[in-house]
Amino acid sequence: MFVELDLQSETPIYTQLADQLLAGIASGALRPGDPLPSVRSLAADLGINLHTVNKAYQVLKQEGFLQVHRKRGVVINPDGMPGVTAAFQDRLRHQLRGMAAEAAVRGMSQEELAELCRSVYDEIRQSGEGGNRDE
Amino acid sequence: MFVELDLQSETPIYTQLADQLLAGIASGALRPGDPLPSVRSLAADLGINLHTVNKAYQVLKQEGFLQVHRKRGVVINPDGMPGVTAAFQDRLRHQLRGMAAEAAVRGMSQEELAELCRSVYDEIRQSGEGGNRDE
DNA sequence: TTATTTGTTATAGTTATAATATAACAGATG
DNA sequence: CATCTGTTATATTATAACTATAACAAATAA
Repeated sequence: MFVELDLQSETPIYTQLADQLLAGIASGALRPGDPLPSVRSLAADLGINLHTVNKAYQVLKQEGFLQVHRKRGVVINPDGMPGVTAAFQDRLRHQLRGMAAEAAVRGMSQEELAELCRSVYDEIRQSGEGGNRDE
Repeated sequence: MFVELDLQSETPIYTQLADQLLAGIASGALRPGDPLPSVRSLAADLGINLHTVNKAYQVLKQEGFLQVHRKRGVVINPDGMPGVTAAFQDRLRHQLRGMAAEAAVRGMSQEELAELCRSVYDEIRQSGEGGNRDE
């Protein structure tokens, strides 16, 4: 597993986990249909409680990134990922607003911010370039 | 005051307040040297506790956006705003990483995200276009 | 059948943060 | 002197995050 948690961070563990699973999907390391570890095994692997893993799974399931079958366990949604919903766009704009405000105040130009955005986007896709299967 | 709080929001009140003051600076509604209301009067105005206002002021003071004089009270830092520090860039990259990951998974292209970034940046500067002085 | 693993639910306890309510202090203002 | 300023201290309530057990129903494998 490529998950690394910072137990000292202010951001909740379940959020870190959900974010990293999402990053795994974005990079191509995880693809639709891929199975995820059971809540118990992943919890043991990471040294955290099973409910914390379950909460991360629930968040991703709620948004449509995961499916939970009584048979197959937890898998990346085989029907594909959810699209750019209005709710997501609202969330995105709201978060960007705060960041853009501070960036502007600190003297970062519009294009510098946009370029940083592009750079980060690239890094994400780059991190899973080979399109590895298994593991 | 242009501050509007959502007491039902999950984001802390003091964070909302700090964010909106920052947005006020970004828009030009607040400029270096401008005075801010006292913690007590702003708290009464917003219907919240003085400690909540104080915490917002402390956060902004800590980052160098505000100065507190025993005489003049709280003012927007007259020596100008802090620049793009390494710490700020790290924070920015970290937050952008999460947003970019979900955006990518949902099928938003690199340029769509960058364009949204530019759009939000514009809205911020636009909201205080006239360069109003006083109130 | 039995045994195990799965996600899920329930309950309880701890810790930390957010927000409030008072109160008091020292420095500056009128 | 009285008032207003930021600041500090203490206490309380509410909520979120995390953990610890325990149990259940459905599926799998012996």
